[in-house]
Amino acid sequence: MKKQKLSQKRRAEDIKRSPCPVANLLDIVGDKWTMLIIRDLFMGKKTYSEFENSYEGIRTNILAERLKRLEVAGIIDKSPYQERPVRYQYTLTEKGKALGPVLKAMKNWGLKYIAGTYFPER
Amino acid sequence: MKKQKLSQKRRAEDIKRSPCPVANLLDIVGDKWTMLIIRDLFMGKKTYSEFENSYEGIRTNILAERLKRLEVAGIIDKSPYQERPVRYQYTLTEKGKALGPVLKAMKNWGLKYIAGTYFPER
DNA sequence: GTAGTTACTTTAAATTTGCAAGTAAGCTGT
DNA sequence: ACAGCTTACTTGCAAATTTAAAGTAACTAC
Repeated sequence: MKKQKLSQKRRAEDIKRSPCPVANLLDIVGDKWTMLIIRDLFMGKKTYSEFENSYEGIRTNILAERLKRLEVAGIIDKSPYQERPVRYQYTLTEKGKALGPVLKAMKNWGLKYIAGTYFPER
Repeated sequence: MKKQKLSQKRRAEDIKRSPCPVANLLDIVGDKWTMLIIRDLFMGKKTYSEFENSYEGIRTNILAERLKRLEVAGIIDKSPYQERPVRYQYTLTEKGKALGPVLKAMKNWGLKYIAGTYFPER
């Protein structure tokens, strides 16, 4: 909880490390996992356990932290899709959907330059 | 040196964490700094100290490690551009230049969704 | 009432990052 | 010649983050 508080504090204070749009996007998605969650969302995955069960095997502490970060950044929305038991779904906001071209460019690059890669259907 | 050996070993062994093209690109550029170096290269920067002097203030240990990683990944080439004193330049390979669309998509997203950002001329 | 699922949180160890300082090769002015 | 400057890094160490494994809480199904 100490770590989360610290990073949220930094975010709240809004100290930008740079006026560069690329650097600012990297502050949100610049790690090994966040874009994979966004990829999953574009593929139609919605729930915590769907993300958890993706091929790459993200750990639940990282997943929970990244979902919170994406929510704070306004890239995803979290909402319950059923009561008893409460089950949550995560969906892309308009801001999140606007990351489609980034994901697509990344996918195209990988398919062309990294042998043996393929975009999973689901 | 222990850390570098370990990560290079993992790279050499070529254990892919995923067949996904996005995940594989993230293994190269999935951090807060690497795409900024690539941004600088697209803006015409070429030398170690030019990267070092960029706005965001990357530390030299990180810079050296990232340049090595990008070179190993075949995204940049390192070559001397003068003797006495020897000075090196880093340039994008074709594989590196192919990241242009990724960078551009990131830039466009940031300009649209993060207030106060602008793409520096140099 | 026991086992299973979902959506997380906690704890500890391993790894990576940030920061300061140091190094080596060569050049520049006096 | 020697001091000081620049470029291109490397080293050491504390702090932060990530990985890994286990635990928790709410609820369902049998």
